[in-house]
Amino acid sequence: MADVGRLAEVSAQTVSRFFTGGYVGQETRARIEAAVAELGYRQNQVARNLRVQRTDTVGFLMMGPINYGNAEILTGVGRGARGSGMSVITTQLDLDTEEDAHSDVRAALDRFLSFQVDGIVVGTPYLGLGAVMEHVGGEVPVVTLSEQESSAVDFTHADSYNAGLTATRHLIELGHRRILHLAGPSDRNESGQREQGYRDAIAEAGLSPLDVLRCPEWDARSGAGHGARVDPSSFTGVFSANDEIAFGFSHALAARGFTAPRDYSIVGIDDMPDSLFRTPPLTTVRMDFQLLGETAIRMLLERIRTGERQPGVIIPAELVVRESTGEPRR
Amino acid sequence: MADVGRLAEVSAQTVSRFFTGGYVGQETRARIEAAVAELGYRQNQVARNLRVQRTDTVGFLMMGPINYGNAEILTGVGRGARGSGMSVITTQLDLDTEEDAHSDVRAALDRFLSFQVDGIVVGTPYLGLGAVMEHVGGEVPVVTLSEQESSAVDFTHADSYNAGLTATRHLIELGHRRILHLAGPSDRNESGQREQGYRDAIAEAGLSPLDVLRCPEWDARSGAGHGARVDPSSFTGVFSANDEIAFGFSHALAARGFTAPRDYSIVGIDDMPDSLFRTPPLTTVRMDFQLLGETAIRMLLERIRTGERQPGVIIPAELVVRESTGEPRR
DNA sequence: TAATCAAGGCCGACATCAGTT
DNA sequence: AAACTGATGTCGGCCTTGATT
Repeated sequence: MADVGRLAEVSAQTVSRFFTGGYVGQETRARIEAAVAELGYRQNQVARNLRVQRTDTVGFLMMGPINYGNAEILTGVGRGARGSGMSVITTQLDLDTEEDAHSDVRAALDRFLSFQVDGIVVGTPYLGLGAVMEHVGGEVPVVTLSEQESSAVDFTHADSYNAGLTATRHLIELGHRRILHLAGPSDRNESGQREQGYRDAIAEAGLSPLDVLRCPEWDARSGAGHGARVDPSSFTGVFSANDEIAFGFSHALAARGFTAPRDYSIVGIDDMPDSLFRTPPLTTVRMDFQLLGETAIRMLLERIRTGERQPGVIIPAELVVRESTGEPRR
Repeated sequence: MADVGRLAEVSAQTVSRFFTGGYVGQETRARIEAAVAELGYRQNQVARNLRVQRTDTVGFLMMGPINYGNAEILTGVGRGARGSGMSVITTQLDLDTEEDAHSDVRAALDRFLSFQVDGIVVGTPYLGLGAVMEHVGGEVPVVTLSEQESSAVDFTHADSYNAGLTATRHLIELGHRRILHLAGPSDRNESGQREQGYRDAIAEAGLSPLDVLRCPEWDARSGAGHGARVDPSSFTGVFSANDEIAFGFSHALAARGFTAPRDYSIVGIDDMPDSLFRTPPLTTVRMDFQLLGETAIRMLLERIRTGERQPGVIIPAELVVRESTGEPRR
């Protein structure tokens, strides 16, 4: 900056003003611009951050594999941040054991704080991380993508409960009475909400829930495992906690000669791009994960700006009926 | 740090030594540890970065949607960085037009430099970005995930050419003579390499290439578009530039009554997790994108450490034969 | 008076060097 | 001499204050 000042024949201080926006004369401005261009000068954000005690950077913590949902959320977070002139430091953790989870998450958040991020978005929160986030929320604004009753941490999340409700009701309306639920990982918040939606829909129709089949991961492999073992005569409808699990389940059943919608109906959640190109195209509940990510950033920036607690935002879920569901034939 | 020093009854300087590793007495160390714990003190990386002129941070630039490949690369980059105590600033750009591309990329890289990152990984490089990267490579180490003949920029990439060669040869060995190629976006490096592999395999077998069908994106929709229009009698084998495109193509053909491997054979590239759970499971060429990301980081760190140009690393591709390919029946 | 610019201090660490046991 | 500790200056910006036109 001193170099630029020398070349433009002004003080370094005036060059600083040139960047931050203050009184700089027309002519002086032009000379500085020329000098900046000639020297290829670029502000040193590190020095600036130190002085202004602000980094215009947010930390984004993601857990588990970068699957469709996480990728879309990241896209939304990135877009929202860039649109507001913020940068994003991303950390993705593969969490193997529950013990790892806490210390790894802790370490990742500490690193963010050490970087003096202006705020943190915690994607994919696991059950039992409330205390950790609570603590961090005391130091810097935090938005989490799940329900979190706390004044220190804001939240937004997709409407998993209604998604489960809607998906199950759809099957019930088609006439299904024995409806199976393929549930997501037990340590994930969304799993519980989707399952609760299923249970409530079943209950309100006066039906009985079948034993829930739990998937260790949100992936096709987990669904295929169940599809290979399940008794196909025990159900006519299937509500899968997400599309991937549904794909695996259907694939395994197809290998046993059972296909949708002829032998059973199946509905998923997410509406992955691929769901449209499956045979049959999958009925599912669409979630706008990009919007979710953008919303998280928007709320975070607002919290940073005003310091006020943000009302929780719930991103709606929308049923998309395709060809994997129909009336039961048995 | 001064606060910690006060509580531990030592100078701030000694606290600094405590963290950076230097002579600190046994007893003093214990007092500092206690003080740090009590105050919940955490180093200010921004100040540290300014002083040591190093940030232990790398920038990762990604272009286009965060699809399977990008997500895996990001996973690898993140893991490699975390394993070496580095942080990652991620920027993902949706590039709509070619003009946007250059200025957006430029802006994103400038931002990295302004942050004083220690190095940059440019994922998904587009054709024609060489000059920009070259320029940036003069200021800070850069690794790009494509071929780049330059002393300023190191590179690593998956073996797209051999993947194309292998996939096409596989079809030829099965007896196919009219082999169609569904090519990826024309502005992407990998597309060209995969297509060249196809052409060379066709040529070495003394066959004639069919007109290449170009996809505007790496997605199923693009493949489906071609699948809906193509003349099914014009080919017996299909080499698709990636799995997603293959899925869309097969889906559209299935709607017209043509299925693999009965009516035609199809092979993709990537080996997405889903490819195993398709009907039929897709024959494909596996690429280890996580390894690619880890390799990029490893090379970058080595370049940062030594300042020496790194030899380009090519990640091998491996044919995975499943049930979408077989001998031609016509 | 308003617009414009310069000088000095400070953000929070670490390197250096001097000083003590 | 070796182990340890403290004082000072510096990284590169921005803020405050005060001066000048």
